[in-house]
Amino acid sequence: MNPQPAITSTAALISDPARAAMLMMLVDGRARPAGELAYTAGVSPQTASSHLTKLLEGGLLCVEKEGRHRYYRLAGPDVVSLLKHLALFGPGEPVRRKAPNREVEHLHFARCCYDHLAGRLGVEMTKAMLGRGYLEHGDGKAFAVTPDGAEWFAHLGLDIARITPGRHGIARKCLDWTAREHHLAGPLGTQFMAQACTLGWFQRPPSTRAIEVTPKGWRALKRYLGLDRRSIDQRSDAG
Amino acid sequence: MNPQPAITSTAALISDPARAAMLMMLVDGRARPAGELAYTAGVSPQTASSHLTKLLEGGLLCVEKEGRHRYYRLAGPDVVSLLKHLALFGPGEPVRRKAPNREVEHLHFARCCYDHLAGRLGVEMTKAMLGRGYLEHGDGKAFAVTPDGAEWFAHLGLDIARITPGRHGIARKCLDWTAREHHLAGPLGTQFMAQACTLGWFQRPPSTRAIEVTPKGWRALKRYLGLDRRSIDQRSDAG
DNA sequence: CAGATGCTTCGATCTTCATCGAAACATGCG
DNA sequence: CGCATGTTTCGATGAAGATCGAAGCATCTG
Repeated sequence: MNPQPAITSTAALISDPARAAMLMMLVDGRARPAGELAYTAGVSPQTASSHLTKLLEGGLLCVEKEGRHRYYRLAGPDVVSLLKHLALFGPGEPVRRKAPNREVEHLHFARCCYDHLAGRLGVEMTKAMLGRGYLEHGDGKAFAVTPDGAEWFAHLGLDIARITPGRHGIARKCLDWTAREHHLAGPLGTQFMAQACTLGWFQRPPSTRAIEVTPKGWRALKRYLGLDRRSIDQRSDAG
Repeated sequence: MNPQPAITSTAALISDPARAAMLMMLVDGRARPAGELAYTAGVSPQTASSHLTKLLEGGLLCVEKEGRHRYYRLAGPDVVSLLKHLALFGPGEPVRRKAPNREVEHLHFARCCYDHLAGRLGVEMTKAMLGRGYLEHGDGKAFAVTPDGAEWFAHLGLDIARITPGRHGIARKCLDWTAREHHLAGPLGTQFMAQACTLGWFQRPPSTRAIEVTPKGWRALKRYLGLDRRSIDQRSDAG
């Protein structure tokens, strides 16, 4: 009996949630490095490497090396077309493995990046501060703290006049590559993080970089920045 | 994190070789019963039933009951389109499980059906006999043996005048549902089968209904009916 | 040059799923 | 009504593949 044409092998490649996530990340036509694909797919670099090899061998991806980086992209417009065809096909939820590596969701949401707050929460906090006029865009890689901002931080126990500036001032912009937007870093970001822990808003479990927001923390975020869990989740889903 | 849209679940449904085979059988738009789909996919009825349930739940198939028969068809033109899209996508061979139940291939090719020869070989033999004028279509469910045919069978050691007719004469038509065509059955079919074994053309392994054609058998089929393995395989692939 | 970073390979472990024998259910026929 | 046929359900088994810790390789930076 003749074996099926490649429909089973192509379909099998796409059927894994991690591989599908990586493919869909690439639908916009841009190349992305392996580490980023691993991170977004929620798997370890080793797992991602194994999956990327399969996608390469199956003709769905191609790769370009640049130093130690490996940039992957979809192999051609026929792959884009196929993925869109599958995406447009009827409703449904994944029937295969459960979402891998649950800690990654925490890391996406809120994590510690060099002692400041990163992840979606970090980004949304930063946007709220900008929206309320506590921060504004400075030159280059810095935010500027406004007078209102200085007062707001003081209210939380942070005297910005006493913070030693770093190379980019006290409020450095750090590009969060999960949300692909900037969050507050630098000395102010670090001290804000520490103060939030002292105030009991955040907790840092010893074994991970994920940050836990306590109930008290949620109340504070609501009060001081108008942020709550649901609105942050909705913004990320719409994104 | 949002799970992928249905691309993983849809792709997973199509990625299994047995399910893919059943889907591709239905691409022509016709409905087919579960048993036939099982047979063509080379799996047992139980396995087929499990797969068909998944395809139903996944929205790729729909079903109509007619007595004890369950007729399945593709759920809509979007499924046809998707399958064709996948089929047209690049080359490749299945990467998942090895082809199941290798014996089924043998059964498709040549098997014993109530002590006569069925399967593709049975059908091709019957067609060759019709083509050469040894058999012709009789009334109802019977073939008629022509004078030339009588002589031919006699040459092989079968005296048709001494064969006790059954309800449909000595040469009953039996619908072969793998090839969907008739093959020679009835007392003549049975005695031909037995004689072919006696002559060393066919062998019947004890544990299976599959028939082995010996090298001597292939030479005889070539000589007496103009049949060889390659031409039979080509006819079935074109089908 | 040493240490850091990005990525790959190896090997062990665990989860998932396809498989079929046995049994049961529904329908049809003589 | 008994038997045959088509199909489904149940449960056990085995194979395949995804996973990651550990280690290694290649490249970059201070």
